[in-house]
Amino acid sequence: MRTSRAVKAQHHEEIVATAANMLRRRGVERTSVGDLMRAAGLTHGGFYRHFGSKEELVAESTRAIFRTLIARFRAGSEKDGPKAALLAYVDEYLASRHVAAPEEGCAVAAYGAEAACESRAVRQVFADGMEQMLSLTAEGMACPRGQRRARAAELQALLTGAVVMARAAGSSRLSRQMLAAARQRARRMIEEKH
Amino acid sequence: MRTSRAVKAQHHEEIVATAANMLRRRGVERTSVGDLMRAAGLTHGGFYRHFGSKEELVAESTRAIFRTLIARFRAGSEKDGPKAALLAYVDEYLASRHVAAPEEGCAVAAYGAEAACESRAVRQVFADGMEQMLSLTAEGMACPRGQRRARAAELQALLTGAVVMARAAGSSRLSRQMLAAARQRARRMIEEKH
DNA sequence: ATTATCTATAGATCTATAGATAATGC
DNA sequence: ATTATCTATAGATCTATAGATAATGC
Repeated sequence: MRTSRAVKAQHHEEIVATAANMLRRRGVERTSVGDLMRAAGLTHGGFYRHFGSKEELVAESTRAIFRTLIARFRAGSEKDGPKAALLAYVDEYLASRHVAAPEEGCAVAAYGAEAACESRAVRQVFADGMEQMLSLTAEGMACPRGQRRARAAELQALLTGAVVMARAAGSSRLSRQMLAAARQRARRMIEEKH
Repeated sequence: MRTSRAVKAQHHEEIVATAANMLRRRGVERTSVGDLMRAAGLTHGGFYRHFGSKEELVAESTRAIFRTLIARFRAGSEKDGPKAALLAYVDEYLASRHVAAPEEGCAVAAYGAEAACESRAVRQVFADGMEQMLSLTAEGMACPRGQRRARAAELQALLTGAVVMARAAGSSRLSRQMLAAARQRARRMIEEKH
């Protein structure tokens, strides 16, 4: 029944990746260790050789989500420049696909509200991740350097809020209007010179 | 042990009010019927003479939260006009007090993200509540009538997102920056003429 | 007689651990 | 010998219901 170190590492990654999906789809409290391990093709008991507790997993999994998001943004920024990368990010973020498929999207919009009830470690992961995303997206803003960070914060708030509201509204007319309005505003915020 | 109809109605209100607090503080999944009834000064079993299920309570309690919010906004609007009411609403929404005390604040920012996992009824309550808040806040925007609804949607997204992010970041520097940036942007959005 | 509340509990979770199993790594 | 995984389970939840109790409302 025992597997090699390499396989264990693979399993570890699979657990983290599966959790990253389940956490975003169902939130922290609705994600059980049993369900998670079954979805990852392993048994419940094995979980505790990989993580000391469920909370440790939440921290690591959330970190992984931010890492992926940030790496993708960086790649786009290096390829097409920070502004093009930012515009592409905004379009993806405010797509109805993102609203319908939280498991592939932003952790803050999906279960950021639950972070307040989680461990200090989890909150720190969120703070670090958002901090990095702010620094990265700031580079794509057209306004003077000194104002970019604040403007990036406003933009991120707009994006997060639009998706949270669109999801809370179900797949209704309001949901689509929310996304369309935010899209327009986001573009204007990015282009803004003053 | 039995109480009169009037007292039952009082208990009902107390349960709803207590739930409104707990739901916003802990979210749906972390709010148990047992805890709730204890906090309301009643016993667990009695709950089911008031509600058919926990989900029914979530729907009714969420409706009550929106009703209070909307009534307060309306009162302010009738007293000081829609623009002054909107400015006051924005200041309260983006106050660090709101971040620290979700139990008295906005249901969307607190547990709107969980709505996707709840019943259709709960999602409908969120959709109706947000719809009404949009109509009300739209009246306070300085832009031409035809654009107000879209602008109000952008504003609400900004507010909701700023508070979700500020909470996810804990009570850090990032949290305060988030609120300050959103406050500035919100004021500009309200004044915007074109 | 009806019913609001309480006590007690059924039945289904969920996190975490203990002990067995069998393959790895030394 | 060590250890990754599995099976089984302890112990603590949680929702919902059943039956008892005692006060209301007719």
